Amino acid sequence: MDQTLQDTDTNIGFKPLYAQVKDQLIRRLVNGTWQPGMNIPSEQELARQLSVSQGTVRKALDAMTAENLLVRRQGRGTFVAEPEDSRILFQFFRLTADDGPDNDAFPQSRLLRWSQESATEVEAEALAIKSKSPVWRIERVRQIGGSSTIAETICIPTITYPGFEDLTEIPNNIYQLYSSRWGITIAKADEQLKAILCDAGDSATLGCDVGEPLLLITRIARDLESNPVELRCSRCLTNDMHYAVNLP
Amino acid sequence: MDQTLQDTDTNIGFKPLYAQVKDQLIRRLVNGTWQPGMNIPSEQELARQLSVSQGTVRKALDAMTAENLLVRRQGRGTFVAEPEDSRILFQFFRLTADDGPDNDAFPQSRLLRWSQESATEVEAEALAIKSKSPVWRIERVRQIGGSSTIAETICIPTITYPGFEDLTEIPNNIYQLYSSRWGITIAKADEQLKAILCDAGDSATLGCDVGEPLLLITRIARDLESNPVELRCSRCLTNDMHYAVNLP
DNA sequence: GAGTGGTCTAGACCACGGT
DNA sequence: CCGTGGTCTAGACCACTCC
Repeated sequence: MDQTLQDTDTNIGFKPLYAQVKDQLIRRLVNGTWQPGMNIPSEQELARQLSVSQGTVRKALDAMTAENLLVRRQGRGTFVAEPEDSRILFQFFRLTADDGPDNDAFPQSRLLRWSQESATEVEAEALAIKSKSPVWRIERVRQIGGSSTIAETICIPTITYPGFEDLTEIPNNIYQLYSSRWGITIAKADEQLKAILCDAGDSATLGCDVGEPLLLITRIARDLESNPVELRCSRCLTNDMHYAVNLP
Repeated sequence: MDQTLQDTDTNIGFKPLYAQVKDQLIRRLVNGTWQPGMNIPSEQELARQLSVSQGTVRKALDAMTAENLLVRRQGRGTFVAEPEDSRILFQFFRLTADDGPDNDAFPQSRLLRWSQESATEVEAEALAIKSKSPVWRIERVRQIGGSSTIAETICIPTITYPGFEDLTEIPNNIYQLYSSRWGITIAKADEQLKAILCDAGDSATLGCDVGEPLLLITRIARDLESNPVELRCSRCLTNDMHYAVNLP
């Protein structure tokens, strides 16, 4: 392991060894050396490979586990996290029924339309691409407990998802598709929430009145290197639902 | 340190040593042995006191630091976290301006009314008290960037805050008041968000039209032992603001 | 029984802050 | 200069899983 950065003098740019180890391991995820579901080498083996102590490897692995990149199972080993429904639901889906939180079912979705268009100013800025770049825009409506609750618009850069036009269907768990088809891992996301009024379009989609209040969720999803790879805009009926946040 | 729980056999109820250490240290916060702002003993000293290794104490301290209960400063020591404006703002206030996030200023508030009343069913359940128990209900309006943005109703059990009636004013940072006056530390909070329409009361308070969309935030704040000690209901104008969430 | 992660210990050196 | 937290190492024992 490169320890030159640890040298005394000029601590500008200093990075602890465990952080360097973590960067190395993330690189293996980024370049596909380690695929989702894989059993990665043991702590001892990684310590040998990188010429650091087991404790330092452990600190890096623990940090990555906390970020939902790895899953550790005592007696079995350490595995690359997969985008299964339950994890994605837990990590990224914060809408819950007011009464019994039936968080076990992934919300069904019905595709309304999808086409290639050119990015608006706002979309381009969010996705860090040039204005008017080609993007896929996908519109769908999601059901929770049998009723249409969310009108969703997903916007992704065409260049990031080559061959997207060949798809015949869009799965409920689109992050699993990103992973299996393009090797893109959604590692984190930033959301911004506002209250808005239902317009004519969403009224038709959701089967509610124009002027009803909707919870607007604007999400920028990022890959392992924090590049924005998806912009999602959800308009949610929150009569029997709420968005749950734990602080901290 | 009591290590009996670690014994082999019957691992029901097993707790790692560092977790037991953490519980011990939290007890010192709860019973006031350690006050906000205090410099707590060094890792070495705590290890001696509790008869565990420094590494085990460190793991407990790191966990408490991650929960914003402690602040560690290299070369100086470890301190009990204080409810200063900047920390409370960062930890519990997620509303931000759409453009420049001017997150340095604590939002000013204007007191509308406060009185002792009896808890509704909903309030009683949220605060884990009996229905119709006496509570203080405080209503105020908060300004951000000079304009009234949030109508806020705070509900706290009378019994938890003895002498509340003697107060002559309510500070902007009410969590600092809870801490200094009653030794109550707000350690975490759960929030539920919905979109609603502005009613006549909030219209007058916020100076907006009836029927405008508002972001409704219902917060249950908890003390060090996870007891609910405040119920807060905020109705926010989100025309130029948004509620920011990072996932994870 | 062999191998894994989970925990605990002991000791070392470093950078930082105050004396 | 000393004491602090921050990092790194080496080795030990445990519980769990699979063979």
